Amino acid sequence: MTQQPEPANTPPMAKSYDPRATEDRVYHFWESRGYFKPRIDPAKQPFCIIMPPPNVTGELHIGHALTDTVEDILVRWHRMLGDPTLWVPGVDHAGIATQNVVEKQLAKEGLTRHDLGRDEFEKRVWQWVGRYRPIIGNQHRRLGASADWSHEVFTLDDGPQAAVRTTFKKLYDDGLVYRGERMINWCPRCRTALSDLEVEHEDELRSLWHIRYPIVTGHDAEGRPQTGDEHMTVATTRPETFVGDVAVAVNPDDPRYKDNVGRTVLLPVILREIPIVADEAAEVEFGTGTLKVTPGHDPTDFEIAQRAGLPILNVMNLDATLNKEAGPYAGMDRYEAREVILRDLEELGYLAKTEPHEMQIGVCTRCHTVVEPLMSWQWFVNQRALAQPGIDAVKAGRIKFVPDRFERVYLNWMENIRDWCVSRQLWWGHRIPVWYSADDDGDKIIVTLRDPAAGVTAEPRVGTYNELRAQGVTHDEILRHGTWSGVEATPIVGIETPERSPKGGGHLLQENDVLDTWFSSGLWPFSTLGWPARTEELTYWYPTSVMETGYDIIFLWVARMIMLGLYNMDEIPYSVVYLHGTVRNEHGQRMSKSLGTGVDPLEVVEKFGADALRYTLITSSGPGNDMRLAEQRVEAGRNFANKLWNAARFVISMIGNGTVRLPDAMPGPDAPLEDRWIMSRVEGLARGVDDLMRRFELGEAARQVYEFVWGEFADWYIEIAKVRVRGENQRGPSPLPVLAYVLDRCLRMLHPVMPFVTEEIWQALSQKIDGVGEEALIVAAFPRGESGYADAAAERDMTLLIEIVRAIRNIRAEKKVEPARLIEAYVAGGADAPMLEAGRAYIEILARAKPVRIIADAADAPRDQVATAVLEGATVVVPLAGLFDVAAERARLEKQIADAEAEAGRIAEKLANEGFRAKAPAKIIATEEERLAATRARIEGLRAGLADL
RNA sequence: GGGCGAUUAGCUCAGUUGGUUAGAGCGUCUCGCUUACACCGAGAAGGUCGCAGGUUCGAGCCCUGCAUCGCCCACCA
Repeated sequence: MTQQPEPANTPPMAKSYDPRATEDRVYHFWESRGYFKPRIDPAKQPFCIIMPPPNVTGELHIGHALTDTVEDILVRWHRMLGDPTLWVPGVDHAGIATQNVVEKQLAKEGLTRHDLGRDEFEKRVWQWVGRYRPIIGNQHRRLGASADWSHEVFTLDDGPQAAVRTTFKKLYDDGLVYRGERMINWCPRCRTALSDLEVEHEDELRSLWHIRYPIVTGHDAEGRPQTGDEHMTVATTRPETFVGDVAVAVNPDDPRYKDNVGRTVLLPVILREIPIVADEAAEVEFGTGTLKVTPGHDPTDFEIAQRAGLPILNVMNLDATLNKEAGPYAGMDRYEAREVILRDLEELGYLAKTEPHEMQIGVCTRCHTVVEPLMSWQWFVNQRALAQPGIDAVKAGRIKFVPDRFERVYLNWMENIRDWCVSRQLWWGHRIPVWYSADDDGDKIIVTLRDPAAGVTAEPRVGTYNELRAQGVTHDEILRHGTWSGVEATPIVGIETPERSPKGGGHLLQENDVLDTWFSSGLWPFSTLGWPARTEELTYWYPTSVMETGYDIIFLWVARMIMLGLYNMDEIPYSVVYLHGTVRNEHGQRMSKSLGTGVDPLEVVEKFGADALRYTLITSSGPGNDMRLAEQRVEAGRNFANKLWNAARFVISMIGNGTVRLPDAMPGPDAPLEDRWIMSRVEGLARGVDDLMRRFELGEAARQVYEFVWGEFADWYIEIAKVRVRGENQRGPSPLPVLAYVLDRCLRMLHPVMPFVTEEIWQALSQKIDGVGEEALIVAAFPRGESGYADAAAERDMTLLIEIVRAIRNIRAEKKVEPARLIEAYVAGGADAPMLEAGRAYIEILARAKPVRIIADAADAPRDQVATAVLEGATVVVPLAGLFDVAAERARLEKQIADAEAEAGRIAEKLANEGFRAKAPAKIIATEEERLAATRARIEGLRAGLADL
């Protein structure tokens, strides 16, 4: 690199803040100086966040912008607190999701992945990864994420690969991962098994069809079943599965059917005779009270079949067409078969009734195809054993959820957890580290071989490994064009790819399936830090500090990390789980690319700046709550950045070519009121912000700084400082040190939320300040409000001064005094008169009143043609000769009196309440008494004003 | 069928140990180009805090019930 990035936008600063001219430059400044890399100090408590790795499927959406914002705020805050801080960025290969996008891309070329073959297809996906990884990285940077990019990890990097294999082997050796034939969720479009969590439930209005199954009354000589008029009527939402029925079940307590248990019925059309069984699962109330039992395609039915010792019939192919078991319906798609079967049944008189029925159907999260429950050999992870430590850790408070209500959601799921189907029939992902020995188990390995020359539509050859070899197929051809399953074969599980089987055979076939993408995600808190190697890094950073992610993936991800973290590391992965909500668009719709309801975070950044977006995201809702992102709010964030910029521009231009020394102590009692006030306020703010940040109330913290910067510092302190700097009769100290000090504090407190504009300003400001030890705001100390600067009297006095100015302004506006015209005013301040006298010049300038006369007693003020405002602690009298309207003033005062009397009445009532006097804390009672006195004094003052009219 | 969240100004939302007259941004109205900022300044209007009970000296906040909306979990065909 030849040129050093220039951070400072030296004066004169531009008239308005321009994020586009700033952000990239400032980011380069940080990154090139290595501020994102932690400085490890064994003596210090580290802070570490592992970033939830976005999917490589595409570009970042607004949800990622929220993740980045929250995490970057925490990270920058801790870095400024001096904690060694590491934020690990990463990217997720996102198995099924990425495979789908690449397949879609292939489809545009008229290709399927089978046309390419596994190796070629994987190459295509890697090309995709190569394209999107850098884009994603740059998007994080645009948002200001101060992650350690030298540490970026991809889930398919060697480290995480080793972690996956090591974990799988450990689980296998411990008997916690097993292969079994179970009922799983099958997506016929993705052609893979799914976990329960990858199935969404959608409402659908379907029909409940009542089908008559004739009861078998006897058998003829050849053993053929005979039927009469008797029948059992079953109700179903999936008539196409009737071909897979193996029984009819009724509730054992259902008097209607009691006597039929033990008899048989004859399935129409396919004429299979099946028994009537009794099972609790059949609800008397539902439908006809008679349940058709289809154990191959329904989890409940499967259990009934298990209990009754019934066979399990699989009637469907993996593409959701009916198989040969379906007789005349074989080969039809499940929905086509439904139509045909219903028609047949109706024609044959077996369809008794059709009624509308609302139900929930399971669809694939990825493609929204209706999933098919079916029996299949898959790999499962036993969850109960893993879950218990995860439950204990949370119950013991070693892991805390923010907001804590999610703790119950987590526990409820963990306590009812079921085994996790982890194998996926995909090509993109971590291939399961299991091999089968063709030398040892050649008869047990069923191979499906595709002839690449014949095209994908051609029927594949199927046979055992040994059979195909006997037909002259080579091992290499099987490896390249075949898929296989070895449900009877002995698995060889390894971390390293084995060369030979334990018996010495060299013909090994690795399991075709890959692992659920969340398997590797579950290892993320330690696989990113080097595990399974026991690196120094791992020891230092693990357990990490905070896991920040969306509440929608508590089960998919958070729970798995906790379980696998405890399992592998024997320690929790993090002590805090901070969960954010879903970002919706301004109409409350979920953001979705396909629906076109999304908001591109980079477009927002382009238009308003990253700081504006970050401020908006963090203040638009509380922790754990969903938010609607409205452009108007981002605009407000942009305006705030500009406000800050201009306040800084003023301070810096006032300092001019010189420099200032910051005050190193609270101003003494002789210092100007406003100095004592603002110093006290900014320290109070820092204490509040520190407290809020510790409680993860990041949005509230940001909001408070906003209020302070705009409503106190800019509106009042700077305005007064102008008077001091420019006024002719200035005598006291220069306000510049205080201006610089307060601005500096604000920049520090705001930096985690709005890093760009604050750094840009701070670089310019710090040049104007003597003895700044810090080189960049990103590594400057965050205020904790520990200076002890506090001046309650100054805060009270200044509040009064502000109220007086407001009262005069109010009168001016109400009486429509021309803006340019100065008016005279009397301020009766009693004991505060000397203090007000000191502030007289400010009142004059800020209220455009001249002369302002500070008097002790309101009685000394003019009474003719005056507007009166009675405040707590002062009375303002404004002579309005020429503008005066007696009736209007009377109305004004009467309304104020009425309001004040109502209030006094309320307080008096409260104080008269014996219960209140007896039970309320003395402090509260005293406050109320003071209020009552003050309100009564106001009323008196107002009445006096009224009397004078 | 369980569970959770939301319901506060026209709109979008804050309001964390129950305690002054419930706040902000945007929008609205009236003024204003006052040399930091019109991405601004000054002033103002606007809320029975979803409904009904209860606890309490005191409830937007705690309890109970209900309503509407949203979400999560769940094998009733």
